[in-house]
Amino acid sequence: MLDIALIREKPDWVKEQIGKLYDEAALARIDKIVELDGQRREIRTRTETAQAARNSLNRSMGKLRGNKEMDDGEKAARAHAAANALQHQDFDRARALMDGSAPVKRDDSLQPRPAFDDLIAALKQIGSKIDDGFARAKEIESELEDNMLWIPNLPHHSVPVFESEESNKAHPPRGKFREFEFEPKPHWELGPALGIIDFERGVKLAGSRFFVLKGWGARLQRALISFFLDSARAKGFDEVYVPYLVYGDMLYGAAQFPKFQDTVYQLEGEDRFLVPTAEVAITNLHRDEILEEADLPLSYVAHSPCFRSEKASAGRDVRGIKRVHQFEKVEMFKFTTPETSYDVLETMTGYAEDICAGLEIPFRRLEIVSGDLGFSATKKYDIEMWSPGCGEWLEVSSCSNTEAFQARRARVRYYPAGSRKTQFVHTLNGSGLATPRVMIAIMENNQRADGSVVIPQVLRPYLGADVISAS
RNA sequence: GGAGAGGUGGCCGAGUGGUUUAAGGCGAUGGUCUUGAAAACCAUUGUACGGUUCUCCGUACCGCAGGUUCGAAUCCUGUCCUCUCCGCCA
Repeated sequence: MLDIALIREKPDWVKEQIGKLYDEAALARIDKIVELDGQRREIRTRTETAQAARNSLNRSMGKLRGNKEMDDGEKAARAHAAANALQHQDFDRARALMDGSAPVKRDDSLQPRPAFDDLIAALKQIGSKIDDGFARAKEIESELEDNMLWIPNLPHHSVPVFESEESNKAHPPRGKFREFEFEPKPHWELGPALGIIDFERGVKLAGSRFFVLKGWGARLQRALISFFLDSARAKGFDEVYVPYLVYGDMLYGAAQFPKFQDTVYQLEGEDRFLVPTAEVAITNLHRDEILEEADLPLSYVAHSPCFRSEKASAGRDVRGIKRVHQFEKVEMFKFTTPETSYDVLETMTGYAEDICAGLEIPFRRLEIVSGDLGFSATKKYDIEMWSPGCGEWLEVSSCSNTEAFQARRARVRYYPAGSRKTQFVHTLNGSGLATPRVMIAIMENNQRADGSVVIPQVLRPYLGADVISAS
């Protein structure tokens, strides 16, 4: 979520930034937001002033009723006089009469009961306008919130402004491209031939875009996960194990909802969802907390399965395990101060690249342009591995700075050193890495003419094998 | 799944309709004292929004959402969560 104050103070600048994202729908909401914000403040100010008067009159009423220094006759006279003052909107006099600070003429014909009934009736009249005001403010606030939730994060000034992913800027590839003395096969041929991927039985169990890994395939995935986790741990990330089912609020907190609601699986009849990434859980780990600057940065790494309905990409990437409903990913995540977050984005992206380099697979970094940033990132890098079998670059990591966009939604704040004024932290996430595509890259890059696959050096201790071949 | 108990500030915990400030304690911070520390004593002590502006003022928040009332932490309804016991279970 953006800071409402920013939209209020610089609406035109915000529109210009959203223009860079080519998000017309969001752009159209800005004027509405400014208008609602103005209405909201006007009503709040007016209603809260009235509420202040009511609160203080009610307190005075209680004070009068419980006053032990006055007898019933004086109380009755004061209640009667205060009710009169209220009829004339003279709140100060009414208060003074009830407090006992203003003199009152005794009238012993007055009974306390009817006098207090009059006073209560007078107080009651003040109330109804206030209730209406708060009800209206609530309506406006909920409409305002609704609009705010659909506004994407704004691009960092260093992000190239282009409309689509075709303009993403590729850095020079790193690693050695292999010269094949035969035609490299795609993984959807290699996997079944080696007996390590079983597409048919995956489909039998759960439908299209599900698969089964068998034998060395299953073990390779497990080896990769361990290697990824250890790599991140070596860089100072704390390993955490998180729930794979979370409340809807967590998905709002991580800025997946409301925009990507239909990409996530929900448990029937429950407010619980299968995580599309461990990022959702980690973002909310410190939800509603106020951290100290000395605690930052907080670095977490978690492995989790990721569940995605992939409705929007029906028909794309249907062959193999490039795009599936369930995959394994190791996610790096950092909570930082605003001053350091862009440096951290660079180093974290570097960590993801180090892992690729360690696996000795050719890879490249992509600098994502404004139009392809997605909803919550201000700046993003993708890492892609080359896959000679399918002949394409496969995204294996995505590293983003979201600044305070998620932190504001999940209410993760900190006290800057020496200050008691809270500030939102910045959050960054980066895959390190996702398994199915890394397995594709390993199989396709390291295949031999006989269909066997050579295992990268760093994985051998984890896997306990140098080569996978058909048994 | 069944039964019961409970959710109050950073933490513990009192508070069954008002008498302007959620008691008290712990912790934290500042100060006094001290060569220094401890102890003792004194003071301060949340978040958000709004109005004013650099200082205050106001409103809201006692799990959450409604309701009753002139007035709700307190009464009513719903809901979520936690704990204990039973059942089931890797």
